Amino acid sequence: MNQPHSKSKSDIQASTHNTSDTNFIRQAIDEDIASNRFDGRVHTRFPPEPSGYLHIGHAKAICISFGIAEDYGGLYNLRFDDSNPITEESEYVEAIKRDVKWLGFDWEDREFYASDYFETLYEYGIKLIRKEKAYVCDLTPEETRTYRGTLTTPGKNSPYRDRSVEENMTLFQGMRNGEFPDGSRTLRAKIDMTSPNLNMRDPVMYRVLHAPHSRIDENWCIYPTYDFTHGQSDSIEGITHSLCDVQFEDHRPLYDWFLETLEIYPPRQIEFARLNLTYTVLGKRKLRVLVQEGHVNGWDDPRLPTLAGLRRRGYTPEAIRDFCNRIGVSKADNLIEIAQLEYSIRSDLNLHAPRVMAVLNPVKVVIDNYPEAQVEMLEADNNPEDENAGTREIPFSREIYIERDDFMEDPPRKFYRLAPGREVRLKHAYYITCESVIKDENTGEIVEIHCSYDPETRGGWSDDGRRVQGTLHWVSAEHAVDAEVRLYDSLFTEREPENAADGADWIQFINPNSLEVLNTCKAEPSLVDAAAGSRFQFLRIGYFCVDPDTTLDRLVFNRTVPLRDSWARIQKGQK
RNA sequence: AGGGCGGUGGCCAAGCGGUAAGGCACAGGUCUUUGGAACCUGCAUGCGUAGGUUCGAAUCCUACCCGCCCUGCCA
Repeated sequence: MNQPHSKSKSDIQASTHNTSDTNFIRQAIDEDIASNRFDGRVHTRFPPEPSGYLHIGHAKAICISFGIAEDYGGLYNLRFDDSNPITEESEYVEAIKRDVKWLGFDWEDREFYASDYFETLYEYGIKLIRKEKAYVCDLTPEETRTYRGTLTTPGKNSPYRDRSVEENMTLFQGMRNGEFPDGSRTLRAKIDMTSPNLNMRDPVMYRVLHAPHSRIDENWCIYPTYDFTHGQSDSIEGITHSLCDVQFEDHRPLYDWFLETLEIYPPRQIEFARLNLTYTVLGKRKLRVLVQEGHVNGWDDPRLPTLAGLRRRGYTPEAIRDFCNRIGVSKADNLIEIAQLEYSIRSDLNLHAPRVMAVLNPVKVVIDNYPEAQVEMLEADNNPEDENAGTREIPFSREIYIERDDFMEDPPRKFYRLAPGREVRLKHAYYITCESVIKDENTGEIVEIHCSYDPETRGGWSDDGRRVQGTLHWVSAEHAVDAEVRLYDSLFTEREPENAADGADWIQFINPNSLEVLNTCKAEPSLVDAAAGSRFQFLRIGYFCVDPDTTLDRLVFNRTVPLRDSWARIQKGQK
């Protein structure tokens, strides 16, 4: 199964293809297959802690671990690292499962929990005590820290380090039986307090924690630490390649020590760099702050880089997978530009999103020479990129709305839209020419634009070779449906909010204009029953997705991403 | 400072001793009933720096510089 797969660059459908076939992880796996290290098996896992929602950084990790397993015809597990009952909740377990499924991965029956292994882990603890490789330590947390030493100075042995096997057995049993208060004792590995790798300075394996675990009936009052849980969980599941964040690189010697000392099956751990994205923050703790302090409206706020947020924003799982595959895998620190993500969603939606017309900031246009009561149904193609998308009919009448920005009384050079005396095309309809403008006497605001139309240009075309000044989208005033449109901008004003003010509060860089709500939008009537979650291209504007806040009498759209706008770029350049 | 890991164009990233892939971004252009899309062209005499080995070095060696991670009974 590990044949190279060709990747066509324009066909996003091919995005079920996973990461580039030459990355260093695949090379390592190829070597292991060649040397028959794991009998040719490839078995990976994704091990989230259920203490928050998954974000785009997790998507990268999932695409790497699960995607590679898929490509090699291997297996992959979903395992919840639930070794800390006080920060973990079942709500998160459900959310994580929903998001992984949505991304398009099926772990079948291989759904595991570190808590499944608590009994085994406890036995491992006892085994290490028997081998005189673990001891119960009575040092307080503060003392433990002091004894550990610093980056440059070695630690000191705990005074409890040389307890007898019997005493350790009794004490450890007592810990499990609930005889000691929280924080009073730990079980520690007996390794080397002088190791330059701090993880090897007698790390804590078990702490006393009188807290119920949501998945376990038995009342545990000791819980294994992540370091004592993770590697053995991979071992128990027969994982061949434990792919993880580079931050665990210096934990690898510890995991290997546990595996060797315990004499159990050793997976191979390979580390890669985590994802960083411009103009946002990733990382559970920071996202939790945003949610809990109310800077956004919940974990699925469309401004968040969470998978739930991206989904609500209108991102497709295909686009996210495509993004993850495009950015590659390496060990170098990286900061991916948000434009890269936007590219992936645009190219997916360009191919698949039906085109519709909606006017975000409407201004009325009256076509004076169009028969007053007449309504014509005009045919419009649903997607020029997809010949199977078909057509629909759109009502046209004497009064329509166009985008306020599509008219200028005194247009600058290169303004290729409506202006006094100019003729433009109404997409799918007619050519119209601006004859006059009516303004509000007090404010000077344009309230109505009067135009004439050319009946010979039905469908928006004439055979006389006439060139018009542009093409506008529009919506029939009488037939339009009202809509609310939520426009999103980046959540932060700084490219790197976390590094923008050395050590200072990143929260200050939240973009006060990250959400703009438009309440007077007018959409073509075909959108009345658009289902929540459905995605469209609003012609000439961008891609939009129906928000679940939509009700029978109020349509709500989220802007997923605007269309590339070369006019905006010209304007920006002229400033 | 001790340890670990990194440093290839604005952002990613191939490259594994034979003379710098690709993508995003950007800049031009073609086409166009979306200023969209598509298509074409351009974009590193240079691979953190300095030496060395070699016919030949981003790739090997030496030294140095810079960045990230590690002193939770979090994961």
